[in-house]
Parts: sequence; C-alpha cells; structure tokens
Amino acid sequence: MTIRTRFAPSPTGYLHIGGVRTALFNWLLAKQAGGQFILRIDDTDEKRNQAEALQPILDGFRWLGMDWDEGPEVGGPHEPYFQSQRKDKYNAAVEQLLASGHAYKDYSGSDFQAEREAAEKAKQPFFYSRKWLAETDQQAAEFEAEGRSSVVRLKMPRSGTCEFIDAVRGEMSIEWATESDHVIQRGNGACTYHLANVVDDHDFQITHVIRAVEHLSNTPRQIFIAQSLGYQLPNYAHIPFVAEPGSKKKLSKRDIAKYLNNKDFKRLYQSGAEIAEQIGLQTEPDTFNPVLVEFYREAGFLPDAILNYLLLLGWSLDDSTEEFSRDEMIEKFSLERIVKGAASFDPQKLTAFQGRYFNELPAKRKYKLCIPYLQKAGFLPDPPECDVTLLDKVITAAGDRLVMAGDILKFEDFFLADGAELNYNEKAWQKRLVKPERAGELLGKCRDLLADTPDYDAASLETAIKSWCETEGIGIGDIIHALRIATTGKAAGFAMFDTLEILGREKVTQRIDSTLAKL
RNA sequence: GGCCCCUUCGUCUAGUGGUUAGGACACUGGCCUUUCACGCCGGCAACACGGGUUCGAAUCCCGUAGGGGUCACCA
Repeated sequence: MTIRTRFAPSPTGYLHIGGVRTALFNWLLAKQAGGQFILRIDDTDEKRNQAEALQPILDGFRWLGMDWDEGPEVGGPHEPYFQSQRKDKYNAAVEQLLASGHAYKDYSGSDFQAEREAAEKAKQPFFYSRKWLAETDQQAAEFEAEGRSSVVRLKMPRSGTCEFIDAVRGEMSIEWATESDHVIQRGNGACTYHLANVVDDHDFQITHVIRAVEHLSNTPRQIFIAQSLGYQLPNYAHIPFVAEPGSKKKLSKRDIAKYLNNKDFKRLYQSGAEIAEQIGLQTEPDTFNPVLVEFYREAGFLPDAILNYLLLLGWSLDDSTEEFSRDEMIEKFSLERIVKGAASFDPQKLTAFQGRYFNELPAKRKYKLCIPYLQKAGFLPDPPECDVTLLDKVITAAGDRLVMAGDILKFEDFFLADGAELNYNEKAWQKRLVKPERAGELLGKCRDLLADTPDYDAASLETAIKSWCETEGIGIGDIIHALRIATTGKAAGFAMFDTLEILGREKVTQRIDSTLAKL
C-alpha cells in the first residue's frame, strides 16, 4: 500500500508557521515512502473564503520547496481538490448515513442550544433529549408544520468506548457518551467539516492523517462517521501544536501583536521590519509577522533553514544531530520519534539555523540572493548591468555578518552614490571625532596619506597607515575609529582596511573631506 | 465546568531501572582583535511535587499540582 498523506488548509490569506510544520511531517512521511502528499482545500465555509486567499498559501509552499503530488494547480486523479466543489459527494454520504440510521434529521433549532445551556447551568453532562428527532417523513412533516427547520445530526452511540491507535500517543480510548450529536449538514444544506473531512480522506485514499492535537478530540466523531459509512480507518498521528514563544499556548494568528512583547520575537520582527521598510513593504504586525511564512521570504531567509528548524520542533533523531539536508530529513523522519508535549517557537534558534545555513552558501549564491534587495532599495539598477564587483567585495568582506539576504541593506553605505550624505552615528561621532583632541588634525593628515598612497588594496593600506602611525607616535586605535566614522558613519563594520579598499580612493577621500568640513 | 492531552536546563531536546543526567540555541567569563561579527577555550543551568514498587527510579504504579486542548449550523 502506498502511503498517502495530506495537508488541508483553509484559504485564509496566509501560511502559518505551525501549519507548515504539520505539512512538513506529512510531506516527509509521504516522500520517505515514495508515496503522495496531497493538498486539499477546506473551503466548506464559503462566505469566509475567497480565491485570492489561497494564493499566498500555495506560494508559501512553493517557496519552501514543498511540492504536492495532487491538489490545486497540479490536479490529480481525484479532482477536484476543493471541498466547495465536492458537495454532491458529501450529500450522498449524508443520505447514506440517514438511510442507515447513523444520522437523523433534527428539528430542535434553538431548543438544542437551550438544552445544552440548561445542562451547563445544572453542572450536568449534556445529552440531547432527541425530542425533535425525525426518523420518518411523517414526523418530519409534523415538525415542519410547526414552522421548524432541520439540520442533520449524527446519532452518536451513548455507551461503549471508541478505541484507536495514535502513532504519537499510543492506544486511545474515549467514552462514546462524551460525544454529542454533531451537525453534519446545516440548515442551508451545506455539509460541515467533519463529514467532508472523512469523506475526502476516504475518497483520496489517505492512509495517514497527521494533524495537530487540537483535532484529537474530533477523532471519535470522525471515526464514527467513517465506520458508519463502511470506510477503512486511516492511521492517525496527532502531533503537538507549536506554542507561543515563552509559553505553552497555541501559536495563533489572532494574538500576533501580543507576541511582540516577547523580546526575542520582537528582535526577529524588527530585523525583518528594517529590511521591509527599506524595500518599501508594509510592516504592520498584522500582515508582516514571524508567525507567517511570508515574513521569512521577504527578509531573505532560506527555506532549508526554516524547514530544518521546524523539523526539530517536536521531533529529534538522536541526542545530537541537528543539521538535516532535505534528503536526510526524508530518509530519517519517523512518526515514532515525534515528541508529545507542545514546543514553544524560539525565534533565536530559528535565526541561528538561518545564519548557519546562509553562511554555508557559496559567495555566488549569497550574491544572487542579495541583489534583489539592493535593487528594490534603489541602490542597484534592475538589471544590475555595471559594477557588480562592488557587491562581490562587500559580501566577501561581510562574512557571516550577513544572516539573511536582506541584511545586505545594513551595509548600504557602500552603495551610496558619490557625494551622498552619510548617516553618522551621533554617539560615535562625539566619542571618536569631537572628544579626542587631535582627531581632526590626525584625520586630515591621514586623508592626505590616503589620497597619495600608490596602491589602494587592503594590505598596502595597512602597511602605509601603520608606518604613518609610527612616525606620528600614535597607536593604530587612535586613527582607525575616526576613520571608520568618517568613511562609513558607523561605529562598527568590516575590517577597516577592507572597507577602505572596497570604497576606493575617491570615495574615501571625498568622505573624509566632508567629515572634516562638518567638524 | 465535563472530557481529553501534556510536564527533563530560560528554550528545543537526548534519555525506557544503575549516566558526573548528554547535545543545541540563548546567557555568561576569557582568549583573539582596529570596531562589530566569527572562531577557540571555559562557565551557569533541568528530571513539577508527594507517596509507593525496587538493593537501586528522570525512567514503573498511584495521587496532587501546574500548563494546554476541546466542548459551534468554524475549519
């Protein structure tokens, strides 16, 4: 039997990082077994969903490199893969359930809710009286004559236990009586999630249902539907959800703004937001946020780093292996080693993975990834026809100071046009240029030296400046800090002589001149 | 509240009766150094609690506590 797994998002307009992890586990299991990973769209609630709300989800998976074997855009033998287009299947299932007595037409209307509230008030477990249950046409006609309308409910067992095996949690046993008579078809004729879900999993021949634990309590009623319909049950695996940073609450889109109170989360957000602002993107936490995959794409993260981090959020191979290539994850993943408890999302660790992956990249790849940022920020033409060696040099000199591709914008001072005003760091300006008595004088002399030095490469510059320091009777530290402020405006940056070489004689001289003029 | 689930360093985790409780991220001391970063060496830091069972328990059993999920004509 080939393994078939699925991920079934609702078109909500965004791809949640927790959802990606669930999808990843499904994807991995299917890939590993040479099976299929199916994307199915749960859009039964029509008024809430729109076609364009699906695109960001598809784009997100494409960007992450998680291909689906069947589903939107790729089709497949079980088309359509949209629940909104499969209504007749669900209706047929409802008819079958009605005919076999596993479901009934219910005319209770608001009385159902009233009974439930009464039970709650009395602190009693709630059992619907089934007073408005209609199993014959005659009963139905009577209720309709009273002006009542109907829904279809499951006729759940009221004794015995539902038993099933969960790949993560082992043997599960739940009292049937704790399940109420769920609605499977609404008053308007539309079927609900549980019914559609079971029918689709069966029609698509899904063998493994891997989903978040919040669905664990839904499982008995789905098993009831499946068994009543004569379906073979899939294997279940309920994985823990991804929790908020620093807590065990489920990570949710709704509380997105709140996560900014967490300092690590905020730091990640800010590093992304700085990049986004420079390339003219909206940065409202509501749409641009580390909970959403879009955020990482825009900041220049690597899909491999994200997937590797997510893989380890609730799963491990052993006591020490942390890095997994795609092939390794596919080969090594197993449901048995999924952890039971919820795992908090840790922005710092994700960033650490990203930094590691990014700096393992050859310079050429980094270069390709950085170019779009410089173009969008207006520092390079699109296409970048001329001086790309500059970017090459900057990337090399930056080394692992670049964590995500968008970080290249932190070094914008190298790409500024001739004569453009530098953004001076005020504190450093005071400390390095204003306070030291001889700062201006030394900087002036150094400027002349740099203007005349025959060779303008890092090594020659270093020799020249060091010997000049000796004749002046100063330490290298007495000039370098001032020089750094004068040429980059910043207190920290690349190795100084690399910086001078990259900038070139003209820019260096010019920048020192304008610094001197301001002093 | 009912039902269900979970509980090892701050965080992600290893561990299935005998370990100095291991690794990673973060934090931190030092070295390197013209800054920042890297790198290298070092450090801090955990078995929720209480009872059993056992020669011996993070590991098995029972309670307690805490955290979480779910109880829709949402998915």
